Amino acid sequence: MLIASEKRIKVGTRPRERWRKEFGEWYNDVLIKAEIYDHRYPAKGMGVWRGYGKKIANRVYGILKKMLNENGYEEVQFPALIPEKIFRIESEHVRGFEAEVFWVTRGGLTELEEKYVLRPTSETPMYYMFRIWINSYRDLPVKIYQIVNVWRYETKWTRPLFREREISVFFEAHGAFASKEENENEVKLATKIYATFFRKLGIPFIITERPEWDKFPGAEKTYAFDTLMPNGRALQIGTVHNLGQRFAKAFGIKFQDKDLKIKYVWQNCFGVSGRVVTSIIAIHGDDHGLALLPSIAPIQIVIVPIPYKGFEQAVIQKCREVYERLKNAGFSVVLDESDETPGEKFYKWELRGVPLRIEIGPTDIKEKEITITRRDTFERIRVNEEKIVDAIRELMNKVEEEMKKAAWDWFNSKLEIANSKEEVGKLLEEGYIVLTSWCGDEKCVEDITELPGVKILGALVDENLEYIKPKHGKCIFCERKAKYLVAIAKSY
RNA sequence: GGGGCCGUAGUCGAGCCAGGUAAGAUGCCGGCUUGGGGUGCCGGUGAUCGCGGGUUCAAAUCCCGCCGGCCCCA
Repeated sequence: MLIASEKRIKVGTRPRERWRKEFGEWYNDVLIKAEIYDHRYPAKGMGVWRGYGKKIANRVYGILKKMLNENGYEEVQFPALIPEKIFRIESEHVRGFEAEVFWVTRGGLTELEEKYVLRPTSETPMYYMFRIWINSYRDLPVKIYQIVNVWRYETKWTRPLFREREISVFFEAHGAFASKEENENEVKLATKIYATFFRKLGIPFIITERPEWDKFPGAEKTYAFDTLMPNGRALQIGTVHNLGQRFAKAFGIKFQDKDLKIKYVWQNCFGVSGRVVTSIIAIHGDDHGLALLPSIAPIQIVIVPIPYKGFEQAVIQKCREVYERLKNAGFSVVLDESDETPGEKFYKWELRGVPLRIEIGPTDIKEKEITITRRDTFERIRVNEEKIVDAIRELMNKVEEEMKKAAWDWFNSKLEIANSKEEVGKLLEEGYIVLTSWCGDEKCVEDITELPGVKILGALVDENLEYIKPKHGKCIFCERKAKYLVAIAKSY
């Protein structure tokens, strides 16, 4: 309880006007000004990851990689070009992607006889190789993943990291298993991995089974994670697909089992994209810019000297001393000795989301204290100089937990149950994710999907992929028996 | 698929309709000042006006084509 002994200076209120009302512009601004991702590259739907953004992305994906490795997955890397004949093997998959792939049709000045698609996702090249690798039950399971670029020829609007033509940090995991049960267990495992991953990032979510008409092309079932943006639009941030044996049969991925029979494998795959980074920015941010969790912030603490005339030397010396102590304690610290004014520095580092700021001026030196300001709440705390390392460590944990809780509280306040069709429309308009009872018939929700931007996310499920029971026995649209608690939202 | 808008200095942006020496802000460089929430002042730097063609004595401005970006509707 080190914090409790210090006197609290001020609890700031968190400005979130622009964040909420002009989310699109706010978001583009933050990406560029915080040097995360620059979409001004002169090609539609393609942008540049800058140093700070790449550091954040690396930390985020590092967490995911670690979890995958611990669960028996291996990182691999496949070619970006897929020969046309491989791409065309599974018909439903082709139909789903054909209209949105880039083609490589020429080599130098020569028209290619065998054309290539730039991978929009890697089922087809991977499963072609699975056929070669898998012959015996001893070769199973296969569990691999890669983090690569994929390309999709988006014809409508693109938006940095939301919807790109070049999706530059696309994570995809793929597995092949000997039995249906084993595969289904893996789908559940993938769901749990994602749930844990998003929790660690403080990204709140719901899980739904996507309706028939919105499944991944070639999948038996698609489960999706959706979060919510400040403007009330849902954002799909991760998907898990049960592929059954459809690809196995198309690609001929067979093995001889212990019982001597030749069988097709069972498969699943799951993926996330740069939208994870989008979510972190959007969900934790405010009008001052980013606010990063201490666990993923490339810089955890910034020290800003307040050099009054005549005290410059004393102040800078104290700053350097504190810097060394924190650095040696294992924190990622920056001492900002640039000749900008303190005010400028405050804004600059808040924009970049540094979780804690230390100010050291003549007053602090005189009283042997330092001033710490939290990025997430703007709360100011004064701490005895001697206790600084422990105090920071404790405060850092507190910030981490409170930021996650604040994000979930906000998200939960945006989930609302509707009891009638009229209420569904009204709540959607107000930016809620609407939950209601549904029989599962597409016809019942046709009117609703006509509304601008509205999407039926799907039937709500828990982390074991069990349906969450609807509150009412009857479908609110047709009065027949309700099977699902359906989630509906304005969506990206 | 249908309709509309925009492209001017590193960045933002006025000028375009009514053709005639390309505003302003910010950034950057130098100096002083200031410093616990974007300090102020002085001086300086920076643009073949997206590309190509046409009309004209004269084009950022009018016309045509191309490239790039954005928005709205289905």
